[in-house]
Amino acid sequence: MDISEVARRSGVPASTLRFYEEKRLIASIGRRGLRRLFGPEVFERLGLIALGRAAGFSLAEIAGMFGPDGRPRIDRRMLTAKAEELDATIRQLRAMRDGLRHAAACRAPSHMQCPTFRRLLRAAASGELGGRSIDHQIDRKIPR
Amino acid sequence: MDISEVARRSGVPASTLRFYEEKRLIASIGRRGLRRLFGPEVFERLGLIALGRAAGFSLAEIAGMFGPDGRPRIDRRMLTAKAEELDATIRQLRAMRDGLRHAAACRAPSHMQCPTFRRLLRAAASGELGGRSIDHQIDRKIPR
DNA sequence: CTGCCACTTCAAGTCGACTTGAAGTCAAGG
DNA sequence: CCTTGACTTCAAGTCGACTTGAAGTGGCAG
Repeated sequence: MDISEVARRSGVPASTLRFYEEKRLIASIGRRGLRRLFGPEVFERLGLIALGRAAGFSLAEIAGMFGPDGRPRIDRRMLTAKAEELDATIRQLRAMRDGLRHAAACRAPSHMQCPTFRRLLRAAASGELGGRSIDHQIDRKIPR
Repeated sequence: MDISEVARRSGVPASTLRFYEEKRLIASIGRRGLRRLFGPEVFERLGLIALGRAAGFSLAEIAGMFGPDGRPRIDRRMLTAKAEELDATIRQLRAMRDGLRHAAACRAPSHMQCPTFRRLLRAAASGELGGRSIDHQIDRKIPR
C-alpha cells in the first residue's frame, strides 16, 4: 500500500503518517522509488496510537510503548497510573458540570449571589478544579 | 495594589496579569507613573477566569462573558451547552478509564488477545473516544 | 519516451496560553 | 540627588501535534 491508501483507509492524513514515521511511531516496510510502502500491520499501530492519544498519552509516551521489535510493550503500572489520573479528572469534570448546570438554572439575580456558584468560584481559585486545560475539544472531523 | 501584590495574593504570575490585561480579561484602575494599579475587584475577575478555564472555556470565550461595564453577563445556554460537552467527555473518560484498568489487570499473553482491549481499540480507531486532546494535565504549581 | 502528478524532503507556519529576554523607565529609600 | 531594582514595553520563544509550502523526484498511463 502506498501512503495515500493508508490515509484513505485509516482516515489519518498522509502528512500525519509521514510525521508519525519520522517520530518512529509507525514504520514503512520499504520503498518503491521514493515512495513509502506500508504493510497492513500499520492499521493496528494507528489504532494503538489513536487509543493512546484518546487516553491522554503524549506521542512521546506512546512511542515508548513499542519495543524495537515493533510489538507493544505496555507497562501495566503506567496504565493504572493513567486510569487514576483519569479518575481525578472525571471527578473534577463532574463537579464542574454540576456547577455549570446549577449556574444555568439558578435564579439568583447575579451569579455572584448564588452560593453554589461562589463555592465553585472558590474551588477554581484554589486550583482544586485542575486550574488549566481540560480541553474536551469536540471532534471536528473536517477541521476546515 | 501594584501588580506584584496581585500576583502574590492571587498566585497568578505578573506576566500573566499583563497578558490578561492586554487580552482585556482584567483591567487596571490606573497607573502610578508607568506602574499599573489594581483594585480588589481584580480577584473576583481572576476567580471567574480560573473557573472558566477549568470548565474548558478559551480565554476568548471568557472575554466574551463580561460586558463592557465590567460585570459578568453569562449566557445560561452556554453554560448548559458546556455542561453537556463535559458530560460527553466524562462518558468517554469513564470508558477509557475502565478500559485502561482492565488492560492493566488482564492476564492475556498480549493485549491484542484481550477482547476488552480490542473493543477499546476499535472504539478509538472509530473516533468514538474523542480522538484527540483530553489533557487532564496535572497541575504543577511551580512549573520550573 | 514523455509528461503528469502523486509522491518526496525540509523548513517553516499554526494555534493557544503564556513565558522570557532585552532594553528602558521611574518611585522611593538612603 | 542618586542609585536600585521593581516595574514597563515589545518582540520573540516555548510546547505539542501537526499542517503547509516550495522545490524536487520518479512511477506509470498514453
